Amino acid sequence: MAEIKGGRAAAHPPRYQIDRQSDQPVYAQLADLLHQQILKGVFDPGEKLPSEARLVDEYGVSPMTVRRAINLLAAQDVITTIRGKGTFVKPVTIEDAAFYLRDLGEFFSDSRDTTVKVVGASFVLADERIARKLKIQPGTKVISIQRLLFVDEEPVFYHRGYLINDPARPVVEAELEVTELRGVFQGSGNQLIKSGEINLEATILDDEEIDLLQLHQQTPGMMLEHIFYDFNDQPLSWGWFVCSSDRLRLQTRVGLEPSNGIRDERTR
Amino acid sequence: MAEIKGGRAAAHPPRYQIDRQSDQPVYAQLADLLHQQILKGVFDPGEKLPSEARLVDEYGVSPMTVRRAINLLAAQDVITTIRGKGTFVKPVTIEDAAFYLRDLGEFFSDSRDTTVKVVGASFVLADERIARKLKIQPGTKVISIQRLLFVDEEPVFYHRGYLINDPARPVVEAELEVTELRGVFQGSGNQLIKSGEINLEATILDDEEIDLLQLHQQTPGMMLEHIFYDFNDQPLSWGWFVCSSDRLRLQTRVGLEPSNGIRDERTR
DNA sequence: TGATTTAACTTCCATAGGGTAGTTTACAGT
DNA sequence: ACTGTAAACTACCCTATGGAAGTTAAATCA
Repeated sequence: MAEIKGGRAAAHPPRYQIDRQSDQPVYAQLADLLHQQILKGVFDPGEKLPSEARLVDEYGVSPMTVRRAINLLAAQDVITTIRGKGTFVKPVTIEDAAFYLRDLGEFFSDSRDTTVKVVGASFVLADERIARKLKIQPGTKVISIQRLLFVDEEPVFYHRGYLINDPARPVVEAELEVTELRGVFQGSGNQLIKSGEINLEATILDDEEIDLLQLHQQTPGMMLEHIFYDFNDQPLSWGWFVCSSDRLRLQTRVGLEPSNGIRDERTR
Repeated sequence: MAEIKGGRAAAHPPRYQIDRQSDQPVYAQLADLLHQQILKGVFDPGEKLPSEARLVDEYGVSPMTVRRAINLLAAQDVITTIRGKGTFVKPVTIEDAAFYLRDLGEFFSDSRDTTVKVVGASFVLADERIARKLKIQPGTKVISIQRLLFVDEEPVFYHRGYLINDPARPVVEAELEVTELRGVFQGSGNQLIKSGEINLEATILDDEEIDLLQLHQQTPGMMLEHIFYDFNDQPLSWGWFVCSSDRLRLQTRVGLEPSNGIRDERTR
């Protein structure tokens, strides 16, 4: 519990306090305090929190600051607010779970040695499937690239991609020069991407993939498909990563962990 | 101040304007306008946005309002701010992708007919694996439940769960009474859950699972494992859903779609 | 008693103005 | 030509106040 420091006992029960000297902003502190109380069971799930007005004089901060703390917690799915009624602790549900691709941090950490090996690059004529994905005419010439991505000398991902062949934009060269994992995940190298669609599903690895990734038959595999669009909403590239399921285990939490320390909205 | 309305044409080029009469809050409108301009390429990825002060008199709103709009966009990973330097359009990267379990909306929609069938429920003695997951002594009596979840008469999920047997909390009965899919996903029925860990991976379905789910051999399968904790951080339950990969296709977008309409932070 | 209005409570929104602390640029002095 | 300093610009914070619009409960009227 919050330290009742100095020997001075508060008139009120051991109250959570804002530290005005802290370098942490007040709204974050307040959000943190509320969150702690929720985790401690002071406010049970489904229960109503003190009104904003109450919080204002309870913690001695301005309404806007309370507002912001509330917003923060709401954005983190810790509480829900209903206009005119109050704000309530949100019960934990598995539906709130979100898997962040970013959490595959081990592949992007600097401590790992990641390399990229191009195992194939050629022009091909788009078959029906490629044409549909890239929204072009079948038979159009596109670039096909296959790559193997290594982490610590071990083959982890097999990537297969098809790129629109636009002479005006020399994406090919740029793409072929990508030598680190991060770069491949970044999309087509640079910044002309407006949006992307990403798709994750389980798959049965074919013989070629098993061979390249040095796996055994019957290994469950994951496939991460992606299409990137330019600023005219035209597809730029289509491709997918394939790997053993061991290498792409998505894990997450709901209902937030014991001591997390709340950050700002933009600090993911 | 900003009331140039009526038929009066602005001196500036067809400027993006705040509609004071709109029921949408100003900060949301502003965020929306900025977002639109980013999507339109007015501000390219990596480029610097006008400073907050500029936005203030450009749109005729107060600093706090600009601030909030900026925060909103930052929370949505559309822009990044660097203190003292400026705010910049964030380039799209696949790392930002997040898969929301909630997006499996089809299973929770009311239009679907979802039913739950208990195919087994018994007391079992915890083996080493169960004991480790639930943090109990091996040999402790736990509740084992197996369920089949149907959507529109078709078996879609097979769920297997182990629950701590606490006579004080009659979770069993509650759990057995759960008859709709939503309930199963909600965790152990009610609200004493503090947090949960969730794990998603590909798996090879065993014969029993294939049989129950009426699938074929060699179907790629997905497994969604979950552990829920009470407010003492003690495990309450451990279990997992298994299904065909077709049924659990996680898809998402990065860099936001053409016309989205920005909402508040708490409107996921 | 029953319906309607009122008042009190709630979350929300926006403002104007006061500061703090980073970053960059220009300008003085050596 | 370099260095140090000041000024200007940046994101960022907090406050105090006024108001809008939902919800609920009490008070009023028929």
